[in-house]
Amino acid sequence: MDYQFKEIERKWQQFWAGHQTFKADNNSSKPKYYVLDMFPYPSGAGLHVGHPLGYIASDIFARYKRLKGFNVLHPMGYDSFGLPAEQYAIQTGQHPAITTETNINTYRRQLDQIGFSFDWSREVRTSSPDFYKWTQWIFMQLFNSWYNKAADKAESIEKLVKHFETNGSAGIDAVCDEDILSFTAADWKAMSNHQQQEELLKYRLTYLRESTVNWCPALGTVLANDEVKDGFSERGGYPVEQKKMMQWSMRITAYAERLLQGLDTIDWPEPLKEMQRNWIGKSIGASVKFRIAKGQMRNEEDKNSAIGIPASDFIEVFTTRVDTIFGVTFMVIAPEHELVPFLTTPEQKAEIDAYIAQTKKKSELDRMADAKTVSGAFTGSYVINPVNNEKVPIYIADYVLAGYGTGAVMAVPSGDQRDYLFAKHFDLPIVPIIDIQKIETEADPTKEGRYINSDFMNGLNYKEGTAKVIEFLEQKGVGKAKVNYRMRDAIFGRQRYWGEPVPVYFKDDLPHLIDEKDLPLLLPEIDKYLPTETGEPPLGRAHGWSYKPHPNPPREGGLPAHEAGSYRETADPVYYEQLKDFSRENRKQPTEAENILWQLLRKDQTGYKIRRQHAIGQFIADFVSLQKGLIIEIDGHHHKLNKEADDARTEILNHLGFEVIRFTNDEVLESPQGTFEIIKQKLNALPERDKSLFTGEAALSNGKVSPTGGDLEGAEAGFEYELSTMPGWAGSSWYWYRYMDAHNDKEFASKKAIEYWKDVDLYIGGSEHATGHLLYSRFWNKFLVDMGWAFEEEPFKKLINQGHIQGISEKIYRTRGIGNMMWYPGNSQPIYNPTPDGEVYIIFYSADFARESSELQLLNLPIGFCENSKLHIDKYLDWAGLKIDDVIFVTKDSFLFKGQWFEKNKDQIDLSYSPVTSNKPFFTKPEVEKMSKSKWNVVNPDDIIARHGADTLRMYEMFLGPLEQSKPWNTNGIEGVFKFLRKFWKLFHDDQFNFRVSDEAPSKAELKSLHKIIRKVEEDIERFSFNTSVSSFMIAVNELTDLKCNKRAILHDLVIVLSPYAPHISEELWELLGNKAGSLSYAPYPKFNPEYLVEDDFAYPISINGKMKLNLNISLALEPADIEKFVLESPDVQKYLDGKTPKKVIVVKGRIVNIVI
RNA sequence: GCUCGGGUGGUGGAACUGGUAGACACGCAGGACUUAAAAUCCUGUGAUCCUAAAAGAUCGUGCGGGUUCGAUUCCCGCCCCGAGUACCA
Repeated sequence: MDYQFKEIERKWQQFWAGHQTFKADNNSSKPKYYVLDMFPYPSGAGLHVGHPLGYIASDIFARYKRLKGFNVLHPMGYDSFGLPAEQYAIQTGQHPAITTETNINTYRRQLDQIGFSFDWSREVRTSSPDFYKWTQWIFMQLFNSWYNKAADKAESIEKLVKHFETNGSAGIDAVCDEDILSFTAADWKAMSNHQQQEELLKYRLTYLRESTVNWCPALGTVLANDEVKDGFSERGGYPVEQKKMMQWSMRITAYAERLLQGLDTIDWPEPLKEMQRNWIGKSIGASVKFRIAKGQMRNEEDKNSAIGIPASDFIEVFTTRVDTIFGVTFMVIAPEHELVPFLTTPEQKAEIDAYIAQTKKKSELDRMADAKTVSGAFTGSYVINPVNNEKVPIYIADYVLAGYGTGAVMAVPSGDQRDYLFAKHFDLPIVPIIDIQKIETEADPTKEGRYINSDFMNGLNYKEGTAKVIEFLEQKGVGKAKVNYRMRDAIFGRQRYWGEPVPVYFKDDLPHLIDEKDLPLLLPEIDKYLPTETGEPPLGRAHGWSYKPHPNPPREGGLPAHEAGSYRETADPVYYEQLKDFSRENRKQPTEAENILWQLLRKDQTGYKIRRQHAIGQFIADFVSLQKGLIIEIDGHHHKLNKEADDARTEILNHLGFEVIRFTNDEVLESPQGTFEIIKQKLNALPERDKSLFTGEAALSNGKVSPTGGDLEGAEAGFEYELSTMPGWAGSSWYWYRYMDAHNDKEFASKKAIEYWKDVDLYIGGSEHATGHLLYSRFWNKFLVDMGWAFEEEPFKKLINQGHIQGISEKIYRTRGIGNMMWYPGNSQPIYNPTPDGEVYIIFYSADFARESSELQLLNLPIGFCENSKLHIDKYLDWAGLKIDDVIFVTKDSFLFKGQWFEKNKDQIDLSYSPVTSNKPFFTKPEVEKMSKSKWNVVNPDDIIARHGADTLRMYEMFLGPLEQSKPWNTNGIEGVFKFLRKFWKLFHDDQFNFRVSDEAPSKAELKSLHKIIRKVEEDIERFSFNTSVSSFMIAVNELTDLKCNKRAILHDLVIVLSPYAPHISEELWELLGNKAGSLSYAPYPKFNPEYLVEDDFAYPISINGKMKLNLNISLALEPADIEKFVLESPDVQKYLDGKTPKKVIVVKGRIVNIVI
């Protein structure tokens, strides 16, 4: 048989799953190797060809490491909390858990068919309670910790309390809020518990603080920074406002220095490290206090006014050029600076107020656009320069940012360009302070030269001067050397539903952690995924969402009380309807086991009415008897690997008053009758249920499942839970530890497991996580290390950024006038002559394989699509200077019209028209951009696999180019890879496709080919150059085909070498070669023997004056002098010499001969 | 503006620390096998010039210089593309 990839791939994928071939062992004498992929968010669009790029690379690496004798941990999971599912829920009412589950199933199916060697027994989902239990737990540990600067690590808050009790606040050097109190031990003891807790909150690593959030009134939610583009929501394009809220924050700034230093110890791409360095933004300089000139502050008369008393009588600035302090001629503070009201004199009040009003109006966008125009206002007050006691005026200006440093700068116009422009604008003096400064037209920030006009610094150089002035300021007590970081503490909360609940409740306005044994704090069911009418987060809708600190003792075996309410209680009506739709669909497609069992359970053969695929609470039960309250679940293979999740589900169903029995698919298939008997017995044994429970009449407000596991009296305790949920990065900040010990219900991962696996040896993922996930993960990791639960200061030793596979969007433009717009293939710019009433239509279509499926998708456009696209289109309107009145969707061969324009014009449209070949007035412009569902340029791997198989997809994705490089997707070369695999298959078969290998001893040439590839693949994999290995495989197979080699000795090793890249075909041939099925994954990688590559002679390239002219075969044994002699005597070379004597001859042994004439 | 990448045939891309530029594929052209098509196989394929042909010559890795026997690779200046970031004191 010819190469039958479909059967082969199915066969081996089943084999690997069935035999758990890639299950990693936590106890192994082999050296460990941890290969990790950034786990995906399971979006509704499924995988596109860009996703697997990194997974394929890591899989090749993992498989290669197994061959090299490592115990490899190569897991996969889902970052399954997130916004899209929630947004979808808001629109459709479908529970995010359902969307997520559906999407995960799609992902899993798609991943499975690519043949990854993941250890699925360790799968994690951040949205599953047994995972987020530990996310919540780590949050609690952070809450219970503070950062001791003296020890340079996080420590338990109890230790801090002890210190306060014995020494008060003296001697504590902590990373904390600025407004901490100074107190003695006696003061501390005198404080109320409430006061003490308030004080401690200023030290905790997670703490509450008032922060600004992006509030989108139209969507009714808070948005993350990356969901806001230019002041509008990315989704929908609605305006976003800044709103102040109490928010949970993480004191990541405590780790700024360690996060920065750690970068030097890890093998990450330089650009990525650079991004983190910039984000942390360390600058070394000094802080200086400028005393406010007496008599200038309004507070002299306003002391008892409503505004209150200013916090200080000086303004502190941060500067990186404290050496230029003698050049200070004015000071600028941010318009938002807290002292502005006190500094503004009555004469200046109008001007200042006007300026502040103007600033407030400006959006971020305007502010950026105005960057070059100078604006500001004088407060009327002055500060005293501490080095020369000169009085300098204080201005406000929006070029000074309230959020950086102290929100105030000392202006040195001679050295800083912005200060220079400001001084020119307001006619302020510019004083040169360095002898070589040239400041006629612009500021000169030089550090060279000697100081002038600088009193005690005159004549010194930069280094001396800086030291001297800091010494002077420190002596006077008005300044000191200081390191400033740009990084801010991270906001750790979103006013959203689909995230981890924060395990905190409020009592007397103070946050308290819930009891650790009440974890996980389950996400409650709510009726709508929107904020409450009073503007509280969605969790505010949950009934009974309050905490009783000491819940009921654990249940003893039996069922919980049945009186809890209707089994429909946890579902809101919309969602419940949705579930019912799902179950109807499910009923149409029963699995084999379900079907067999249904034949037995239907028709009242049990004596009870059994329903199948019935919606219960938030789940769909496979079979249920409502009368007896029994649920029968049939678990597929996949479920076995997710026992924890099933247990959680069982528990919830139990709580709703149902008993759950489970059978596996295999059990049912093996013994349907036996299964039936068990069910029947169970039904008979159970008591009759109270019918009123199942009428669904029970009011929805009757109370929901309490997060504490069965106790509905929590509401009475009256302690309200925190209503925000954790941000998207919470779960991903520690998940790699969970893979080490994925089913541990005592710890997030056992110490033993963490000691064994330690850290991630190779991490592959996109660079878009540079300043998010990758920074937060390092932060949490350092915290876990500080607390002694993890052991490696850096979690990801080596990191590779895979490039993005981009999509090609073909955009088609059209005028209403005929013939004045043309498209020329190959022209990078379309030629465009707009008509007076010119209108343009922009169309997206997907290239290649996605075409057919896109067409179908296009016909079922979701509402909101047009709106979404219009945002995208706006850019082109600007470019073309046109207005749009509609959007057309098109594929290569036909148009699909949608929208008003189509409705108006459909009679006149020739639907057979092809824009690509026609010279009608359309033109297209292909554009490379991110592959994304919203751009309709997604190419799906399923199509490729159907046509050419997973092995071809794997090799082709690698063959496309260097892993780290972004590239547009095209399938131009895929035939070449497919042909290669067929050629490889044919090496093992005769012309009739009978398997035929020879046991003859291999020839020298064959061994040479083999050992070349053995070495090449080793080298390439170690440096992540997968594309070049694919080329080398092709060369090797071409060579062996030419040699007609079907020798077992060669092919055996070749199969091993190829197997990481094309595992399915390799496994099949491995088995055909007579090896034990499945043993290939752990076969030893062949040993490279350099002897086979040794050559006797070499075709030396001979260059004349550096230009290659000819090759001469010369023995490699010859030394340079002999080579030179041989070459010069050669008649071919003589011809070039033309009787002249060469000036010089360069001979590099084994490389080249160059003759200079 | 700043920081970091990157510019090599018609295309994707090779070329290890300076040593035969264009590996390997795709595409294209021609041929073989076929009634035909598909599949497969063979040959050619950077540009220009020259030759009946063989052979040969010149130019070629964004542009301009430099170092070197020799530069895609190293150095200086510039242009273009991509990514990140931005009034950061």
